[in-house]
Amino acid sequence: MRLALRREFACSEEQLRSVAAVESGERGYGDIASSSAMGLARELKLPPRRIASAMADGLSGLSFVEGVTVDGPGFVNITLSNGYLSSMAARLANEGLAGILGECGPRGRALVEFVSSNPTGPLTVGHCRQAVLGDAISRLLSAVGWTVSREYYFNDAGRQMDRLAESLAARCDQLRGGAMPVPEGGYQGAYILDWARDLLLSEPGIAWPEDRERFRKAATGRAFDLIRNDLELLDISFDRYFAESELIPGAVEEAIDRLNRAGLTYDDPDGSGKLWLKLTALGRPEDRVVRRAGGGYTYRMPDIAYHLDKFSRRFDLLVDVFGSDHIDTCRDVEAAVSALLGADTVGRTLRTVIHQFVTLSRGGETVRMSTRSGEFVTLRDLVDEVGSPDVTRFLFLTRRAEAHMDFDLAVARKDSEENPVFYIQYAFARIGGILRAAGDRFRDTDAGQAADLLREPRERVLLRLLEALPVRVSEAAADLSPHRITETASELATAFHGFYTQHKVMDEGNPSLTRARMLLCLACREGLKGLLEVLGISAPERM
RNA sequence: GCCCCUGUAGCUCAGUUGGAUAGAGCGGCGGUUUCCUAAACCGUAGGCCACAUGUUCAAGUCAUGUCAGGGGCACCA
Repeated sequence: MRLALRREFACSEEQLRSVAAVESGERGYGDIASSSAMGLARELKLPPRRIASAMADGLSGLSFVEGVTVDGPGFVNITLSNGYLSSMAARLANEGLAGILGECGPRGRALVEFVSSNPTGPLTVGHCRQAVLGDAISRLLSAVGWTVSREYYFNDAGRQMDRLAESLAARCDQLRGGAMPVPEGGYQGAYILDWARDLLLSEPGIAWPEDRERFRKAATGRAFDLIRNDLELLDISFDRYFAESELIPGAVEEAIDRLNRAGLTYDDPDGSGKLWLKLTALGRPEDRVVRRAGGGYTYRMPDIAYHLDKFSRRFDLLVDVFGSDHIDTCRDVEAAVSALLGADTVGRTLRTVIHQFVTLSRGGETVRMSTRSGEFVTLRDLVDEVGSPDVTRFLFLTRRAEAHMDFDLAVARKDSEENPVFYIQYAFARIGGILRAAGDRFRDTDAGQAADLLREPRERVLLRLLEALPVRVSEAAADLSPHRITETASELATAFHGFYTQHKVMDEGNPSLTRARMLLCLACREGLKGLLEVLGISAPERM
């Protein structure tokens, strides 16, 4: 198509690059369509239909093309040949989705940072969305060839951890009959009482404030036990838990030096000893304090150092998954890091996914949540209430990250009984049923036969969708949008259910048709398996 | 007050980066089972794509403004 354009109209390379075709949907305009002729019409000062015809001519000889038409104001509609579609289905059946995607070759090393919640208590519903999202993004990236590391960054050096330790100490004291109060802004959750009880058993003499460090250690350890357990529930794990304290003071001071040398810091004019970061010089709305008068760092500073550290580890892609409450700080961090390493480098490698919050309600009434006050719904509660990790994952992965989520626990429970997850898994299980019935028979995956035999509309819909799967997955990965995978998986399940209901696969009297349809089933099985794998959802052989 | 995100069917959400007649699930109504799993399938009803203006061959999609909801605006994390 591009060759034809160049020959006929002497298009520039840039114009040629803009030529593209997309899936045309169910409107009867072929399988893929291009609207590029209309775009080029202006630049080339030629009627769009004339350009479109040239594009069509360039396509009509190709083996994967069954037919091309020029319709409407200048659309080029392409119908793919059955031979091509069948051969793609055969490849999918033989190599699996992972096999086909693997052929693009390795893409480099990627680091995905997510959850990064501080170890102060169990994970809540809000973290759950992020955990599932980050995990799915990681799976998606590895599916298309990235070598992915997952990292969990946590702040263990700040005041919050002091408060947590003090809260634990207070509970210990109270258990021994004392009257030490939980500190202002401390943690009220019941789980801390459990920690206190256990701590007193092993260290009965522990005392505040002498044993501050031991309280801290105990609290952090217990909190991470909770967090790891919760993540395990959803089958999520990390390659590294990165502690803020590893950066203090060395890496942080070094980062401050670098910012200093770049002229991006200044001492507080009132002589208090505070150090400010000149973010307004970087296009941000406000300067921020990065080192307090007492010498402690504010949240942004170690975070900048952490990002510098990540860059120094030479990843080709850095993905940050954050909640919308971090939007401002992460823009600040981005600006500071860009100033030090160059906007090009940072723009090329760092990508931030900001997801909106989950508002939780029960029967229409909003449930307010706060880890400090101890009022929250935990990830564990949510999974219990929804019924299964698979359904929980799916619910969070059907929406794009920027969409707000209204999550009614009552509705979620009800929905989970008749759920799109089951719908997809059921398609997979139905194929399992066919394979059990067929045994070892009818399993040769020869595309040549199938091309002539799979001509029913439902079969064609399936073939076309199967052919599109690798592209769909690549696009979802490029967009860091796992919700596209849930969409595609549902669509594939619909196509299969439609086919299954209308056509019988096993037909002892017609072995060649049976073989052709078996090929379709095997391809579909691989497709569903691959998509569910990206989502981290199980694919059951029977239900 | 300033910044970010969002507004699409009764509800929850997609919408292929500006394309042709705006889709799905749930809910409503009506149908389908001697047959590889009915957790399925088929049909039907339901829309001022929040509102206004603009950009152009073409706007749910881009720009500006208005309204509404969520989040942020710590020397907490």
